[in-house]
Amino acid sequence: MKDIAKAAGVAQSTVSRILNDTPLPVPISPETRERVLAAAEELAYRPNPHARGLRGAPTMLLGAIVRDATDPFFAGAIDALSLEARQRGYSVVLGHARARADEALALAAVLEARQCDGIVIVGDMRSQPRLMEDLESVHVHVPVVAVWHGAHQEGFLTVNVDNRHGIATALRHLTGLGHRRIAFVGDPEHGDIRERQAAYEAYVAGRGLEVPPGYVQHARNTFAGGVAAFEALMALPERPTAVAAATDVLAIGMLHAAADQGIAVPDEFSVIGFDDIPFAEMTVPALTTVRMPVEKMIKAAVEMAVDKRLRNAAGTPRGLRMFRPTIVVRRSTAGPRP
Amino acid sequence: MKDIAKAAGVAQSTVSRILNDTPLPVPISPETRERVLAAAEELAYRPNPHARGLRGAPTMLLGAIVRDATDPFFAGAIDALSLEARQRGYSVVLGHARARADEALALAAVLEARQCDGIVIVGDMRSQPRLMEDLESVHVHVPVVAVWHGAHQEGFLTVNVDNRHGIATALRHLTGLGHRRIAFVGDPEHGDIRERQAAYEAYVAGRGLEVPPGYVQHARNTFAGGVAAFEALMALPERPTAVAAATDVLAIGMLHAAADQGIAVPDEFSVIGFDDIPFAEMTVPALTTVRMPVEKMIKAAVEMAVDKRLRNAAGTPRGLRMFRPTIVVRRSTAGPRP
DNA sequence: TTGTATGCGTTATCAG
DNA sequence: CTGATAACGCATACAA
Repeated sequence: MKDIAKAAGVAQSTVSRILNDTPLPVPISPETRERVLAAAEELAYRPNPHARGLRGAPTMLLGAIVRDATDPFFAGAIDALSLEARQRGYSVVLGHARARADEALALAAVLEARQCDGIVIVGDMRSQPRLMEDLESVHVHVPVVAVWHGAHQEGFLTVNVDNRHGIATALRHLTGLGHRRIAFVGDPEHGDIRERQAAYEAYVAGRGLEVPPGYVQHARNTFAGGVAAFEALMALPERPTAVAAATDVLAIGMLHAAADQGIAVPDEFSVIGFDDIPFAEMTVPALTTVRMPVEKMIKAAVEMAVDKRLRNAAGTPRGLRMFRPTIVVRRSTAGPRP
Repeated sequence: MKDIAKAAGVAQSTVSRILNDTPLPVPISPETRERVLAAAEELAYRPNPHARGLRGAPTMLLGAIVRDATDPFFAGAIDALSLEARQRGYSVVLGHARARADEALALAAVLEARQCDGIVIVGDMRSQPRLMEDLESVHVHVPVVAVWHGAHQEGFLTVNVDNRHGIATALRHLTGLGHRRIAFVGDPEHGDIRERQAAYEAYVAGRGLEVPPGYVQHARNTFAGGVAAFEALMALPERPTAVAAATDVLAIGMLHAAADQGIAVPDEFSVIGFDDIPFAEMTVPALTTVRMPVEKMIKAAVEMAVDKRLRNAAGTPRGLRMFRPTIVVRRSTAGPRP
């Protein structure tokens, strides 16, 4: 910028003014502008973000801390996030928190967060307390919004899905089909999943359905976890006729395991998932599931993270926004065998 | 930092020295250090990255420009990238280039690239010429490495897979099983995919296999694209008995379409994919495919992008590193019907 | 209408 | 051993 000032034969401050068309008291510059713009073009001028940042300008960076970017559901969320961010002129910096061991590293990412204009936490991560603490302290300066965090957590802005409603819808679908022995599979390590499990328990209790021991299977939230859970279910003395999986990933693992064991879905066993990841439509048979309004939720999260006006707006009590999932009936559910 | 200097009763420059334990000519400071460190802790000091950056420090940011973060294969790549970057202390900033229309936006991301210490381009994007031009100009200052870019492109560091070998291996597997009518499906828009198609054509020509019109299907690289391609193949007067899909995504779409039409895989039709995305193991039936050494390749890319010493090392002529994929035989391939 | 000077938070150089 | 001070690139209050 100094160079371009020299090249155009003006002062550096003038260049700054022109390049940002600063609103001046006395209107504009007549043709000096031309010269400056030309010189800028010539020298392929690129503003230095650091210098701007140092002056207190927003960084246009949005931090994303993702529980597990490997999970197809979160992968989709990242995609949506990056898209939404971009539309607002923001870029996304990624911060894994893949494993426990990563805590310290994730920490570093968060601290670096001072570079970010906002942070969004994708997926419940309360099992990493130090991370959460740090996030809270960061939240004093930059907005931190938690998406799919299970219950609302004090100290953060929250965007959540109505897990209770989603699970209830899924179970209603199954009972409507005639099922009465319905199992549940999920990873209790995550708060959002625990919320789904609680919803399952509330539902079956309310309907007086049978839930023999073993009907609630805990499994890591991976395809392999789904396979294992399915096998455990089939080994039960009183087999369920259907299962509500806490996520599509689990459901897909179960579909695969069923095919492996020669158990026909949906004729002999029904499976319903949760999330509606892109794969869900392509499984064999196509998966009935509960659709998560990912784009809408991510959009809300980005809004809360970057738009200061919206953050404390009315209608978002305590910074919580809740979304409703909807059921998508495909081919993996049917009535139980007579 | 000014505050902490005041608090410790020393000069601000001293604080800087201590906090970075700058190698001094005259050794260190005896117990002033204590005081400063304590004060720093007290005031929860966080270095300002902008100020550092302004002084020419590396940003520890790695730019990633991904062709389509929605694609499960690339999603996995992003994950691996972020992991590898983190292990080296880098963070990843994401830059989509999702659609044509995004070019301008992607551009912005690239320009912002000056903030990055390196850039890795994930997937061929030569269909976006302006983007590539800009990337080249950026490459003058910061290393740009292209992964899965198809042919080596002058002006970039390149990490590629041996597509020819991968496809040949897949086809050899199929012919070994007895297939002679083998189709190919891929999205010709992408350079890496075109390379696979060329490999297919070379192979069938070399073996004198029949390739009636329609055996090479062009389809967008999505599940739906796979479905459409399968239907087109089945409508052919002389149906192929097997197909080599350019990617697992396509293959999975075809598996789904086959089930929909009641065509048994692998009994009536064999499908082989390419990439070995995590889901490939979980399809019904499990997908035979060609495994991409994603982690290794990403690791190499990050190395090249970040480690200046490695960039022009011997053994990497013209900045190109090539990897070999390996076949993974599962259940979606078998001999053709007698 | 445009130039000058100052500060943002750090590091590095140069004196004390 | 440590304190002043310049410089990094930009925006802006102030002077001309």
